[in-house]
Amino acid sequence: MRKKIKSSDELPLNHSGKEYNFFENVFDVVLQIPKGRVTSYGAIAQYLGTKMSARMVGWAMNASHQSSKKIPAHRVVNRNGMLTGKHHFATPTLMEELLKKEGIAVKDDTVVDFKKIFWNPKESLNV
DNA sequence: GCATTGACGAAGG
DNA sequence: CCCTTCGCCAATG
Repeated sequence: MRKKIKSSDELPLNHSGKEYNFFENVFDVVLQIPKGRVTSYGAIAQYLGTKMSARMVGWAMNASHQSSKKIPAHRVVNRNGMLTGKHHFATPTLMEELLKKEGIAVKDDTVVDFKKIFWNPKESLNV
């Protein structure tokens, strides 16, 4: 079940007064990524129904740093399997190290066998 | 309140 | 096949 995040506490509230289902869902999905698997921003966006809003997923990851929850953002890469978000971690190498620690091979800032270990939220969550 | 910027992605040249 | 443009939506200046 998706625990509702207190917008005023975890995330800033939209000026339009709109609910942050998007961010909530993003966190929820990312938290469910199995260890040793990765997914992409676009896949998450697709699961949320707005495939064109992949950028917002990345933005949510950025917001995940401020969130109390520990979001395994290192398991989220771009569609290419590239660690584009590594620069947003504490250290540029942290993301890669975390992935390697989980058994994910990383070469040249890209997840090896990305397609194999790719985790599709749409399938796993049985939409 | 408008303009610019993103941890993206697909499409067009 | 590489580079550019556009779309998406929220945050920031």
